[in-house]
Formats: sequence, C-alpha cells, structure tokens
Amino acid sequence: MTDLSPVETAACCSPLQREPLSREQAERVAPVLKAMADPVRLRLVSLVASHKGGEACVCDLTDAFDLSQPTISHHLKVLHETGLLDRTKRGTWVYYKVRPEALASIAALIGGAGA
Amino acid sequence: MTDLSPVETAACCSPLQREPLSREQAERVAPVLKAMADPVRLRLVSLVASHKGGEACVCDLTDAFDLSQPTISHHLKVLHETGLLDRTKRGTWVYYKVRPEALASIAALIGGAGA
DNA sequence: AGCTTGCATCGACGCTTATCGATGTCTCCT
DNA sequence: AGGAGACATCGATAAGCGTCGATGCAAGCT
Repeated sequence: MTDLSPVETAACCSPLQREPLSREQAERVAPVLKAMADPVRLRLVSLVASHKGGEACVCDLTDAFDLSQPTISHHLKVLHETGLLDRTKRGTWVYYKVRPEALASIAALIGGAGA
Repeated sequence: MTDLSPVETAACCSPLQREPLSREQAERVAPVLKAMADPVRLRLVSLVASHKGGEACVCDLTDAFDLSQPTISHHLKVLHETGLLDRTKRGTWVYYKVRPEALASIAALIGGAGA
C-alpha cells in the first residue's frame, strides 16, 4: 500500500483502443483526465513545463493569469495531488515541476494505437 | 469557416511541454479533455474502439452499464459533438465509431516530448 | 393503420467545482 | 521582536454537470 497517486494507478492500463477499460480502471483514470480538463490547469502545466529549468514558482504563474492567488493555488493543488506536478519548497518560494512520465502514461493510454 | 469540431481546432497546438499554451488554445483544448474526463465516457470510447469492426450501436453499449439509456445517449452526444466519435444511422440502429486521428492528436498534445 | 423497438430530447434534481475574499502559516529581513 | 512577503487553507457562492423518468420521433413489422 504505498499510496499511489492517481496518475500512477492509471499507468497500468492498456491503451484505450486496445481492449475495453474495466469500470475500476476507468474510475481511476478519469480523475487524471479531469485534472487536465481545465483551461487554467492546462496552461499551468504548459507554463511550468516550458519554464526555465522545467520548474516555476507560484509567483511566476500567478502573474500569467487574471485570477486570484488562492485560485491558482487551488489548481496547483489539484495537479499536484493527481501526481502531474511535483512540489518543492525552497526558502519562501514553492516550485512546481511537471512529471514527464505522468504525461507520457496518459498519452500512451489515449493515443496508444493498435500497434 | 468549415465549422471545425473542438478536437479539430485542438489539433493545431504544439505539445504541452514544448511552449506555453495561449489562453485561446487552452480554452479550445480543455473541452476535448473534459469530454474524456468521465469514467463512463472513457469506457464508451474504449468499448466502441475495441468492438468488432471498430463500431458499436447504442444498444450494445447500454447493456454494458448500470445506467439509463438517456444517460448513455447523453454521453455519446458529448463524445460526438467533441469530434471523438462518428455517428452513422443504419435502419433503426445508430452506430458510433472512434476517430483515431482525434485520439492521436490529443495524445500528441499531452505526451509530445521535447523530441 | 397501429404497434413495437431503438434512440434522442426535455425538464428537474443533486452533487461537484471554479472562483472569490478573508485568514492562517511560515520564512526572511530589519 | 516585529513587519513583510509567499503561499496555503477556509467558507461561501454561483455555475456546471451527471443522472433520472417522461416524452418525442422515426423506422420496421403485423
């Protein structure tokens, strides 16, 4: 019981087009997709990923939106709890970093062709 | 203005980790992810994809769930309007078929590595 | 014509969620 | 110690969404 994050439990499914997803599998995968199914969170992931060093602090991200700081913090929390973003605190700042394997496993699930 | 479906307008973005998504791009892509961010719809796509001939009629799908027929119909409508599923009526039955390019473009957007 | 079957649409209900302002916590600086 | 800045948490509100039963519509059968 190492308490896997949603994205980790989602990694162990064969591609969508390969064989039918079980109910349990679908219920584990859906939250991960749901975490990305928001314009703000999509941009957050994208901003963090393409930021210098592959990580960004909250202050960098907050400036990119016309949203309040608590709202951004909330979205980052969702992405972190899902296992899509890593969190590191250094001094006063908190840095977020994408987990490439997470995105890769989702992509494999969705786009995994018959091959 | 050939009235593109969401998934088609979403196809023309570079991968998430490549460069930051614009607000407009994010708002076009999010609905597509949202369409897949549901356990039932995930299973529907998976069931249709792996069904004989790559297509399935609604009756086949309804039997796979403990949900009412209107509910399944609603989910299929969402998937169809997003451009993920094609719809064909033959006689009394309606057949749904996945659009592999749609899934592929989403996968490319999410998992498109730096390479 | 009338009935039956397959699927879509409608209206309603309850739950989830995105957003905000206010507040709390922690760290750094003076 | 005290103040300031960075980020998280809380409580509230409004909008969105999944689900249902009831109904509508079209195609095939008797």
